[in-house]
Amino acid sequence: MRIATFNANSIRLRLDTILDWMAENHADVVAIQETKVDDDNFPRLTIEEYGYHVVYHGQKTHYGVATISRMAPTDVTFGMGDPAWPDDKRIVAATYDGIRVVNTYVPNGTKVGSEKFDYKLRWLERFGDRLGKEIQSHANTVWLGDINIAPKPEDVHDSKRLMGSVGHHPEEFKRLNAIVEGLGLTDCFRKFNQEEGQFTFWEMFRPQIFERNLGWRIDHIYATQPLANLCVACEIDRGPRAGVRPSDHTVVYADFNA
DNA sequence: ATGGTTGGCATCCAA
Repeated sequence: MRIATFNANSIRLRLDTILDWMAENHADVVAIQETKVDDDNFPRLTIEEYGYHVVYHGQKTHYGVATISRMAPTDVTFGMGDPAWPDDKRIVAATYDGIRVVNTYVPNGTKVGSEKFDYKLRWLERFGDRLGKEIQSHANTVWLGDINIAPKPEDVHDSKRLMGSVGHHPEEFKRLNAIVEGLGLTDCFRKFNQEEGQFTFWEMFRPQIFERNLGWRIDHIYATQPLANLCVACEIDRGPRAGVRPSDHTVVYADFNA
């Protein structure tokens, strides 16, 4: 099974990019973040006309997630699964041929020291509990999406300068490690590729930033141990970021012999 | 320390 993740930065603007990529790359499941559309206006019919299934959880203007698939999903769940937690449309989970796929748009954090940064840290702590419960009932689980953290020096273009800023902060590393190590997850991309300069996101507001490869690896695919053993490839496809009027992110995908 | 651009929507917020 081929499973991909892509922060589309508006699914309505990027739907052609997504459907073309899915067809050309024979992807089975594609997790989308930042759909930026409420459920009433989600382009469900267009996706279904292509013969795909889609589950989505969004709101007007900000955030929002969707997972498009060739096979029908089962056991679809939305949000943190905690009535006390604000549902800001960042999580959708479903099972595809026995693989649990948890698609998340982790809060950006905006500015270190801000309320939003604190929320990001608390969100990660709460999500770790939620993901742990998923894994208890699904040994084969993939957690993927826009994680909004570049966890290692080699995951940013200038770790010395960026260390301590949003997306590359020790407090974020601590929260992410607690999930990844606590649940025994494998970063599928790093199973195959240890090189620096392997990025999935390049900011919009600097000229020639993609051409100069001043990026971040913040879109990740994690797998539980039994599933990671079946992971035979994981790659970044820079194609979608190089296109006309692109998202600021590009596609990451992993192949599983499952 | 600040700014730059983009998307959605409303004349600003989030990234």
